[in-house]
Amino acid sequence: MADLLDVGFIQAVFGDGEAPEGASPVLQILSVKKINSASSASSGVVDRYRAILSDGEYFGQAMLAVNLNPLIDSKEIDKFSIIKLRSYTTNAVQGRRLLILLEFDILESVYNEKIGEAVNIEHAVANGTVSRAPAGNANAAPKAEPKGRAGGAGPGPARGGARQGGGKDVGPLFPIESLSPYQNKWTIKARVSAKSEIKHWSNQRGDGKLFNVTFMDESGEIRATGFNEQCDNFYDLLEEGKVYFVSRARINIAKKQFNNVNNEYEIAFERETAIEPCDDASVPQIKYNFKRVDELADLNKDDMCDIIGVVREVHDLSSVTSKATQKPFAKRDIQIVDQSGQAVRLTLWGKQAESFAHDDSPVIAFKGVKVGDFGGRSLSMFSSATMSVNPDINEAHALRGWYDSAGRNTQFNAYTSTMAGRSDNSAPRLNELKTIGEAKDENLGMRDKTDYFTTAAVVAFIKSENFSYPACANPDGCNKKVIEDGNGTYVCDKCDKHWPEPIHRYILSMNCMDHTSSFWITAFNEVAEKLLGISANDLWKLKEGGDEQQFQSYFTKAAGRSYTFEMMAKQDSYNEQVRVRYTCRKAGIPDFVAESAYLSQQIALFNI
DNA sequence: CCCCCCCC
Repeated sequence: MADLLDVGFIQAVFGDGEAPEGASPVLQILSVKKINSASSASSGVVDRYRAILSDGEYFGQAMLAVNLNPLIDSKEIDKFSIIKLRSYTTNAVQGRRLLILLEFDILESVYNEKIGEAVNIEHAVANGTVSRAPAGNANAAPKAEPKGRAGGAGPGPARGGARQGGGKDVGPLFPIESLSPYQNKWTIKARVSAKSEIKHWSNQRGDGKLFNVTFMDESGEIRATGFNEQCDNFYDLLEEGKVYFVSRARINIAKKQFNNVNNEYEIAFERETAIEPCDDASVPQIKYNFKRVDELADLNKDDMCDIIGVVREVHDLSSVTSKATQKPFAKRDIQIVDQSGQAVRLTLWGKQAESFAHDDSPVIAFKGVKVGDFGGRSLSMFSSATMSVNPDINEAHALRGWYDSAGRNTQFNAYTSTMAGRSDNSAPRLNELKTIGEAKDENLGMRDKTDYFTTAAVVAFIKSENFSYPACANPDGCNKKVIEDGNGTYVCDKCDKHWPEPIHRYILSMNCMDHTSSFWITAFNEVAEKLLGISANDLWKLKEGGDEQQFQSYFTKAAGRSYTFEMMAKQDSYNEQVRVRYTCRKAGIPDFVAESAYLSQQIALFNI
């Protein structure tokens, strides 16, 4: 039985041998496992698989190029499958030999037993049964050329109008997957799947400019950066969608926290870097892994995903100021819909927001957008995200046909319409609310960022002390606190103006409760005025007038009422104690009729 | 050498 497999291959690759040129050994897969690197779990990038491969005598670890993932997802290969390797590459990382599978034929998709009694090649190397060649030799070019390279730009002099090279020492062609800092003679042939704007930076360490591109080939993807001079050299040359030979650049360890491209490493262009255009169409086009709009509900906040849909709404360009950097950012929201009947908001930033000018309901494919939880689910573009307007792909054609015939007149279910940020006349569903207990259990507001949630609660008690502050009377809405200057006027630091009288505004502190818990929340002017039914300034005057009973009546009258509160929870330190500050952004009167109808519907469904 | 991906 063991003669089914090509004994000797694993030892040759992982141990002391050299696999024969163009070897296409038959091997058995002993296991396939998804690699859950910390980064991929949260960033939602393409999965990466590792397989244990046996030749009947030894087994060793292999990585699968990501374009083979569908074979695993569809179970075409699984434990005990038998494959005939067509192309692969090897790589040494930190003293360990790594085999990367690029292409293979499936001889037996389903096979029900392990062939032979293969032992771990790493153990054999460790205990000296098998000797290992110096690691340097392992940094070899692919042992077998991946097929499908029209023009055949393999190692050595290029054929078929490929690489010029110009006598430069550029090294053999490598799959992106096999690049590592431990080798320096390599060339990749890759398509630019994304290209950033030029970014200028300035910090304590200096200033400069840079741009990023993402390269992809049949094996994987890698991010590359050109700083300063290299930014000048290569920015115009590299175009999104085109294919290039890239060589003589530095490979660095990628800082995954800043990089959503699925590679442990990244490329830094250097002075010596050679980049040449290539017209090889066989290098794969951008691959999408689309989620339907309604499937976004299944993803986590901060996941990355690809989405395709019809742009149903384009909102005006606006500007927001980043809390972190105080810098303004251009922003534009659009709404995306698809056949699921679900709509989602997608936010464009910067140049992409400014230059977006498609008001004719185009189909757009987005790659690498970030999932947010604002209003249930929302999407936001990264600078590394790409969008392709009316792409010539099946999904786009299907969407076009659907939208033009039926979709255009569909009532869409919007994530945003039923939750925080919705229009005033629609109430949130009960299942979209958080109880106060849940908000606390989930530690909302305990992270660096502000959390938003909606809760249904009863006002238990409103503090009548310190219910307001004297605010700047500037009619432009400064609203900043003013201080009495001793001459009978009130001074605003921000406006640098003196006012004979301030205008009082609310900072109302109230205790709210539901069936799970209670919390203290702060309501500012608009919300508080709605709850108390009087402006802060009038209430202040009432208090100054000395009618304590009437003054108090506003507070007691407002207690005991139910509201749907749109809340924000944010970390705050007060007297060196870290706590969560809950602020009410909006208070709505619950639609009890709609809630009852919804509940009876749920009960009916439950009883089926 | 950047590394922010923002706002409600």
